[in-house]
Amino acid sequence: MTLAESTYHSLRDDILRGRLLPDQPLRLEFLKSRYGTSFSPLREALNRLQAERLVVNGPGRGFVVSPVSPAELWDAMEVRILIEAEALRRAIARGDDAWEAEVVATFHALDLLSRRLDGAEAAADADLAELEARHRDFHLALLRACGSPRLLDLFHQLHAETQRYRLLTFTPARGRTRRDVSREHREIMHATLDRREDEAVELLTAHYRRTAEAIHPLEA
Amino acid sequence: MTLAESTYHSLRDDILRGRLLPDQPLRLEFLKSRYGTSFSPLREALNRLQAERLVVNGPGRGFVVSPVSPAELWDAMEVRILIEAEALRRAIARGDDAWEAEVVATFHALDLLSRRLDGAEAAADADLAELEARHRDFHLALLRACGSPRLLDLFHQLHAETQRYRLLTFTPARGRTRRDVSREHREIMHATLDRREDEAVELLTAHYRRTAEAIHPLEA
DNA sequence: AAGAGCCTTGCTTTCGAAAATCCTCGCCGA
DNA sequence: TCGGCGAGGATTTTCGAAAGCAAGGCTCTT
Repeated sequence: MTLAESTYHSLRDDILRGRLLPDQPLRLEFLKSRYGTSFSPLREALNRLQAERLVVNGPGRGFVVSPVSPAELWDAMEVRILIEAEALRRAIARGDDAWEAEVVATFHALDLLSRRLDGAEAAADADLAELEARHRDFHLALLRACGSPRLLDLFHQLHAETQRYRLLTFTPARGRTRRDVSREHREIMHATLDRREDEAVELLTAHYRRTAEAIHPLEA
Repeated sequence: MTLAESTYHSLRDDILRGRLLPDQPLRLEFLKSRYGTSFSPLREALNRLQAERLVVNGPGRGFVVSPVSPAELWDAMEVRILIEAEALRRAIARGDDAWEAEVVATFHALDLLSRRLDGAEAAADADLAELEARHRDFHLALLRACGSPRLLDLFHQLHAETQRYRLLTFTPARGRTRRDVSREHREIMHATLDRREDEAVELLTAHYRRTAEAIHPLEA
C-alpha cells in the first residue's frame, strides 16, 4: 500500500471516530508530525477526503474537518434513504441464493456480537469498532445484489458521513425508550428475504429516520 | 486560482470533450508538458478527477481516462434519474417566485441559442460549448429549489459523467426520427411551473431515457 | 529449448526546500 | 477613535530531484 493510501485511511478513521473534531484546522505541519509523512501524501489524502465531504478547504485557508449541523445530518440521511430504498428494491428483484445467504450470514454475525456486548457492561473500543463494521456489512449485504456500482458507491459515501455523526454524539439512549435495534434488523431481513418489497423499504426507512432522531440531540 | 485548480479544470474539460480518450494512459511526463505544470498540481488534479470517476488508477500503474461502456452509461443515467426525480419533486413543493423566474429565464436562454444554431448549418465549437452550458443551467434551475446541497452535488457529478458520453459519441441523429428537444424542455418546464409533480417527473425521466438511447449506438 | 532469476528501464511516489500567498498586527494619517 | 496601509510571519503551494517499484527482457543453467 502506498504511503498516501495509508495516510488517507488513518486520517479518515481519525475524523470518523472523532479524534479529529469538526471545524478543527488541519495544519500541514501538525499532520506531518502526527502521521510521519511528507507534504505530498498528505495533500493527496486530504484531497480524497475533501471529495468525500469529510474535510473542506476554504481558498487559501487550508483544510478543516467538515463542520456538523442538524441540517447536514438530515440532508445526508434523507439522501441515504433515497439511495438505499432504490438499491434495496433492485436487490429484492434480482438477488439470488448467494445473496440471501450473505444477508443471513452478516445478520447473524451482527446479532451475535450485538448480544454479547449487550451482556457486558462496558465494551472495549475495539469491540465497538467491530460492531460498527458488522453493522455496515449487514446493510451492505442487503443492497449488494442491486446491480449498480454507483448506488453501492453512494452507500459507502453516505454511510461514512452519517457514521461520523453517530460516533460523535455518543448519546447512549438516556431517558428515551431504548430501541431494539436487533429486532429492527431482523424485521428488515425477513421482509427482504420474503421479497416483500414495499414493506422492506418502509422498515429500512423507519430504521434510518429513528437513527437520525436518536442523533439529533447534538443541536443542544 | 491555484495552479492545481486550473490544471484540474483543463484536464476535466479535455476528458469531457474527448480530447483525451477513454482508456488513454495519463503519463505524468506527458501531462507535465501538456499543461506546463509540475507533478504536485497534476497529482492533485488527477485525484480530484478520480473522485469524480473521470479517471481511474490501477495500483502502481498510474492514471487512465475512465473506460466507457453501455452498462456504465445506463447505470449513470438511471441513478441520475433517481436523483433528479427526487430533487424535482422537492423543488416543485418548495420553489418560490424567484425559482420560477430562473426556470423561465434559463429556458429562454437555451431556446434562443438552440434555435439560432438550428438555423445555421455548421456550428462553431464555442457555440456548442455555450449550448451545453445553457442546457445544464436549465436543468440545474429546475432543481435548484430542492433544498438539498447533496442532491445538487450529485446532479453536477452525474451531469458531467453523462455529458462525456454525449460529447464522445457525437451521433447527429442520422436516420432515426429527429428529436424535438426544445419541445421536450418546454413541456418539462410547463409541468413544473404548474406544479404537476408526477407529470413533470415522468417527462424528465423520458427525456433522459431518450438521451441515453440516442447515445447507445456507441456499442457498435 | 525451457525455466528461473537478475538486471534494466520507465514510470510513479515521496521528499524537503524554495516560492508564492495570505493573514495579522502595528503604524500612520485623518 | 477609526480606517487604511504596509511589513512580518505563518502556511500553503509548487518544484525538480531522488528513491522506490513493477514489468519485461536477458542471460545463465539445466
